[in-house]
Amino acid sequence: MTTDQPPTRRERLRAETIREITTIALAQMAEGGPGAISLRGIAREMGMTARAIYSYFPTRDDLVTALIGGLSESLAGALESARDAVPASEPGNRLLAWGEALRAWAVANPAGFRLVYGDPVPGYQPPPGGPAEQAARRICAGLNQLVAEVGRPRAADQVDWSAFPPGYAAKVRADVPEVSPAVVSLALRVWGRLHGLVTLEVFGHLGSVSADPAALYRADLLDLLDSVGADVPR
Amino acid sequence: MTTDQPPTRRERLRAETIREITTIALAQMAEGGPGAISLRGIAREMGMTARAIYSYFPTRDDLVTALIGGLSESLAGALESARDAVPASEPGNRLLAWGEALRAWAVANPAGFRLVYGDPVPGYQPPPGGPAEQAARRICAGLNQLVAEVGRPRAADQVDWSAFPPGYAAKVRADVPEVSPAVVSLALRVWGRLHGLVTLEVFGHLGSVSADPAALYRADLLDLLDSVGADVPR
DNA sequence: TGTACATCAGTGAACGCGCGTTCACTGATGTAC
DNA sequence: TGTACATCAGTGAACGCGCGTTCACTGATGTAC
Repeated sequence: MTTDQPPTRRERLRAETIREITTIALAQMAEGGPGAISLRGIAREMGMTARAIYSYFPTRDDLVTALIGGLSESLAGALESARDAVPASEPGNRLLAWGEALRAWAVANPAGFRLVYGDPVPGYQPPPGGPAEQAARRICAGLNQLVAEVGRPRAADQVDWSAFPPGYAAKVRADVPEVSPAVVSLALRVWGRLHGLVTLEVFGHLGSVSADPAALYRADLLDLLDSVGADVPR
Repeated sequence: MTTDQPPTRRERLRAETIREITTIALAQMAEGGPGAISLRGIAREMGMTARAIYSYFPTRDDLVTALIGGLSESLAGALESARDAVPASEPGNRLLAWGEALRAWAVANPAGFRLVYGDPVPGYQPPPGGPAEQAARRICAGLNQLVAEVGRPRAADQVDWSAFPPGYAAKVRADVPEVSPAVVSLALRVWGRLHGLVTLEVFGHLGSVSADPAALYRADLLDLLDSVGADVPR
């Protein structure tokens, strides 16, 4: 247990090394897929022995866990602060900002996006209840809240709570009081819609068909807001 | 070069072996990610020597190429025949069928969907002009055609041809005569929308938040058709 | 119908490689008195 | 201020593994005359 003392030199160096390890791991996976994350490769790039990594992460899976956790928190934070930069009186613009922030983060961290939302790392099983799961919950709650404020659910969303796994329904109702099942359904559809073009872009399928993926995505966001009944004064 | 003769016994056996190899490769990647495709593993499962595979695929990359090509063609075929099962007089329903077919294929071939649209195989570079590229073009053309028939582009789609890379614009105009840039823009957005929930589902992110992803997806399709101005008599 | 030859699927051992992980250690950095 | 000790980052060699790929081969299946 560390105390509240300011960090010692050693602690700062240690934190710096951890940061370096995770940065290199992300770069590795950026250019070789999730399977390319390798302790030996990281050590090589840092000019260290492979053995040295084990003072920081007891095993490769722990490194991946830390990676995914940190990325998930980074994404959740980016979405929340983009939303909070828009006054609460403009829920349409808040959702718009949320959507734009998702793409911005994904384009800035394509490897991270793949790691969090794409192919799982081979042979890796995420620990339940970790920071990744908590961040996912924050993102879910944020989106449900936004949709609750902005959206009129459509006819297609007239479902009841049995449309969701009981555990999820319970969590949502705890995080977003008085939310209706129709809103939760719409929020899931919005979630999918936000991910569609972004995923295609991050996985490299948009480069050859659009000259301006950002504009294309924004067009879809505006269309989404329009179809969901939000007024977008911007 | 093979002639038009009926296949000999040897040829049939050979084709059968190739089929077995690709099937096992898909199963491998279903449970271990794209990096898990391994010649040795395939041989092991077939009760053969690893060396024997080399009579069928000169290298691992050739196997992957064949895999992706076959999958892409399978997907394109599935989409086209689902569309063609609906009379041309009901373009809305044709688009609906196309969308449903995409999800059905993805759910039936999750590993295939990941291989075609997800993380690239580490260290693999696809050959240009192969069957995968041709199938991708068929899918693009089919979607553009459907959207041209069904859709009124929205305000957000008012772009000109400079919104697309010249090569893509040329291909689309060759495949779908008289198509407008607004339709191409809308078609890309529709493409993204079709992929959003499907990708989330295939990568395992929908299982814990929806009890019925099929219904959720269908709701989004109906909403999409509605927002695009299609009448859906179904 | 029988024989000689070509084709071809598959064997089995070996190569060099990079991987995660473990072992017993060394030398520098900090701390207590 | 100096000394003795604890902490801790990192070394270097080794392990067993699975991988793609290459080598020289064997034995069965088909084909030509």
